[in-house]
Amino acid sequence: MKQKKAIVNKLRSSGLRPTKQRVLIAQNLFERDKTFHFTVETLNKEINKKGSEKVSLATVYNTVEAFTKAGHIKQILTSKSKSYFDTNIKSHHHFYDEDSKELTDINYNQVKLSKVPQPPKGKKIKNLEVVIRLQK
Amino acid sequence: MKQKKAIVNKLRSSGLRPTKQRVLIAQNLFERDKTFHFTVETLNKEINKKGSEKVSLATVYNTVEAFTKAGHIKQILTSKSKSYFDTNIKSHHHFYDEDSKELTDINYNQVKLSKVPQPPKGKKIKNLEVVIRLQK
DNA sequence: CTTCTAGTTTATAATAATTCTAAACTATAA
DNA sequence: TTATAGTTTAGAATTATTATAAACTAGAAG
Ligand SMILES: [Mn+2]
Ligand SMILES: [Mn+2]
Ligand SMILES: [Zn+2]
Ligand SMILES: [Zn+2]
Repeated sequence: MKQKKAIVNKLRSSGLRPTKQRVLIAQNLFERDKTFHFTVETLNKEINKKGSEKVSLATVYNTVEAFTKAGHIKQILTSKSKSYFDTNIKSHHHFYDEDSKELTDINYNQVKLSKVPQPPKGKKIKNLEVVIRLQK
Repeated sequence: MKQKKAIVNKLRSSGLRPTKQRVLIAQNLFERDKTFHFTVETLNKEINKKGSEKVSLATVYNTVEAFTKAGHIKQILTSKSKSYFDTNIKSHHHFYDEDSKELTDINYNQVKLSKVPQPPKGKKIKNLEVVIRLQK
């Protein structure tokens, strides 16, 4: 609501027209205090809550794809059956709670690696992510 | 072929009847030199290669599920669209080649962590896995 | 401001991976 | 040998996702 200008600029600067639907979704995603880990299904439910103007599921898919390509969100691998996305686009690690199936961010500097294998010849390390699985 | 007895015992000891199909699949999976990272699709192709007796796709799915439940293979997360499985059930790490989309094992002791965050209250660390993404 | 058009949204169809169903088959206990 | 619970199978159903194509709209150009 407040930073609508900023949202519109963010979209424009990545070549995305600030349509009603994209602005609505961007506000939901980026005007949060905490990192949001979500699937298209959960995002769609939030966006289409009672009272709000309806946005089609296809548009939610399209927008998530567009935001991912633009680097505003990133895809993460946690579930075998659904794609998950993350509003935290910095390199970081995760706790994955096996009971609740929920992800929590771990700051990059909260993990230190003192030994890492050499990448195979001709290949470079693009990034390194740690997933810590939790149980009760 | 050679260790058919061992395969049969492995199945029996986990409460699985050693049917023709399960033994065939188990031989393909467990009589290998190297770790095998696979999808149901690739496994099904191998199992149903020319000449061999046909096993239905449903059975390949059923068997992979049964072997996973029994702990003979484990599921891993690399692809957003397909389930991947691993014949290496020990805790270990992976290189993931973004170009070829191929996984390679990294021995557990090839990676050393000198700093790991505390798990949240009431939760224990079940395991910790590192994925190193590679690029050219 | 009006017009024009490429970009976007949308309902719906199509696809792909996986799971379900129920009938036929089989390993094995008795 | 028989009985039965477990297993296999073809095909249908389901679920997530992508494709299609017609209607709509942001915003550039006049
Ligand atoms: Mn979710
Ligand atoms: Mn594969
Ligand atoms: Zn995150
Ligand atoms: Zn592996």
